[in-house]
Amino acid sequence: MKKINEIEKIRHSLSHLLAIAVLEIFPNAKLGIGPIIENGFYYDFDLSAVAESEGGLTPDQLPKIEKRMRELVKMGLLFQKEIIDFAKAKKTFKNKPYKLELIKEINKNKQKITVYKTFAKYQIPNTKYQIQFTYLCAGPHIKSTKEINPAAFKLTKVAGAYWRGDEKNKMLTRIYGIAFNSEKELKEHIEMLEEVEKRDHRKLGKELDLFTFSDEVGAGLPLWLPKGETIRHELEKWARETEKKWGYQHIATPHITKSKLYEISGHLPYYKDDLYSPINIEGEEYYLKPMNCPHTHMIYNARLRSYRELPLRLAEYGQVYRFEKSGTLHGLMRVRGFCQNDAHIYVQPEKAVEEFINVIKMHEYYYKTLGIQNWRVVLGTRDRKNLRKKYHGNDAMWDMAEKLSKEALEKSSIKYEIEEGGAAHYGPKADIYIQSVIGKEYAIGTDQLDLYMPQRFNLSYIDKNGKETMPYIIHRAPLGSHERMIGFLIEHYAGAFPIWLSPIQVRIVPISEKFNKYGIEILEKLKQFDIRAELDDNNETLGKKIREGEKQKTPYLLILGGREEENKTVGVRQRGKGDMGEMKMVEFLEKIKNEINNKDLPKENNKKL
RNA sequence: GCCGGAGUAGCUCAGUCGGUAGAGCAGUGCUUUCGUAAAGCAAAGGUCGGGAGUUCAAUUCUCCCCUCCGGCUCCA
Repeated sequence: MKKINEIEKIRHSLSHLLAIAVLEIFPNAKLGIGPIIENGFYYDFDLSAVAESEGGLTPDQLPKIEKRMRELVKMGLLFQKEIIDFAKAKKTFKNKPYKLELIKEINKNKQKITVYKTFAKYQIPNTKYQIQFTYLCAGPHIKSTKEINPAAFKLTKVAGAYWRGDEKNKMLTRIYGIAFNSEKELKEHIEMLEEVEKRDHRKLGKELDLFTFSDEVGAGLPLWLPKGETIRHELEKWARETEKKWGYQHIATPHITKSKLYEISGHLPYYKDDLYSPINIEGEEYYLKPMNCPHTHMIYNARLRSYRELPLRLAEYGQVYRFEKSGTLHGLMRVRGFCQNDAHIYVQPEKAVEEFINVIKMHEYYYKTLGIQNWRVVLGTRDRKNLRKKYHGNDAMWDMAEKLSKEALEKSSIKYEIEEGGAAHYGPKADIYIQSVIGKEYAIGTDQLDLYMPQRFNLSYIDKNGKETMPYIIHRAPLGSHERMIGFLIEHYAGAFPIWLSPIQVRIVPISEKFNKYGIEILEKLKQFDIRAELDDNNETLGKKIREGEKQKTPYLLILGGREEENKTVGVRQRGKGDMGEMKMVEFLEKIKNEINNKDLPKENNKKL
């Protein structure tokens, strides 16, 4: 069992004070649970018995509750542990339905029932009351609320949460709080959250004109603006080049398919809820594709395959559509229409491990180039204790798939964790999580070794001995989707992209309109060298133009005035670094071309906060 | 999908306890012609997210819908 440290005890105890404060306002509220979480705590309340006239719980009541909690802290409430038997517990919590449910479960599991009494040692001044509450709680707690720094915690939000995390259960009202040892730490944490907010890809996407959404087009369907499309294009170009070098071939498949394809794959009817409703044409149902695999399998099956072609690596930047629940949509990170960096590798069983290792190596290369230092792999396996109908295929197939996946991960000497029950319905999957410099983590792609779909699609190849054999399939998407990857990179770089990905690489800034002509000359030169440049010929002061250029996070501003025109030079100003002085145009071109070709990472914004 | 909050000019936001709205920035025009993060002036810009209802009158009140935000659940 994980050791509970002091601050966690404090956080946990604060959750109890939160419960006391809420019960004072709403005596009819029923308590759910109140555990600690990263940086803080929460408590769940069922407010359904609270009279309408009391108005329910709204976020604007948080300061009031927080104030009461501080008063409770200062009273020096004590926590006292007690172990009680089932009968007594049932009696104590007879009007507390959620606690009663937990007690029955604890009893069933033959565990000890512990309660904590929170009480004031003395009469509360100016009242005739003495506070005393008894909670069902595993603990541990601090001894007295005197240990809590009243200035180092804060209630942060009100949210709905299902009882025991199951959407079939009733929804309770959850209050979240954060708590630290000192006011300074609390302040730092809040500042960190503000920095996270500044880097939010939705905010930067608007400021930098990268993408937008439209009510008329629909939720979760991003529209890429010219600058965002440039990033997309550059990323894709690089991925395609890389794939070519690594022996991949590219294919293209339609966005729709007859339902027959998903009957074969087994996705219908199990995943129908996640598909856009079918289009009915001439009595035939067509679906928008939610994944590219079945289409690719059709390409594999287009003719007889020989072992000489294998591993056959078919890659596609494939657009897919999934009808994600409305409440789950989030900027570019969770959308309904997106373009996957997909590929399916058809491989001889004996070469599957080697091929899987190559795929992992490709991940390493990609993340290194993008400056993503922290990433991890989680291998989702079948939950052996809970083999419901969720999984296709037989035990032998699963054992083999899991064994080979583990073998490949171990041979790549990559750190990975195993998550039992995390498998796809047709096989184990290695999910890749990447972490940005500010610590936000996203699932970016999955690599899967699939022994099941070859059966369903009746895939085969003729082996060395002229015998028909079934290949294995590796599904892989190291860059995930354009949408999620670019959303991630916006936050990772805080909008200051490496120059090779920057929508505008150079902005030409004449110091007055007199030098616009020289600006055009420089612009033409840059365009000849395939550099994405623009001319700021606005009638504005130099200071204003520089401000604009910096705000747009353009890697280089070229300042042009009389000096430069006369010397045939450019005044170089580098993003985040300021004035670098005059340079000959050839010198600048060489410098920038190098940085682009080397895919240099930005140095100025790549710091952890 | 569920719980809660929100939607006013391109952006950020103010305002109307029911009498059809305002600022800053951006954009446009003019003046200025500038040396490394915000020059000045002027005009313009809105079915107050959409629909229905109540009312003499709705951006404001009620209901439904859409979208966004924070969570929960989900994520082949």
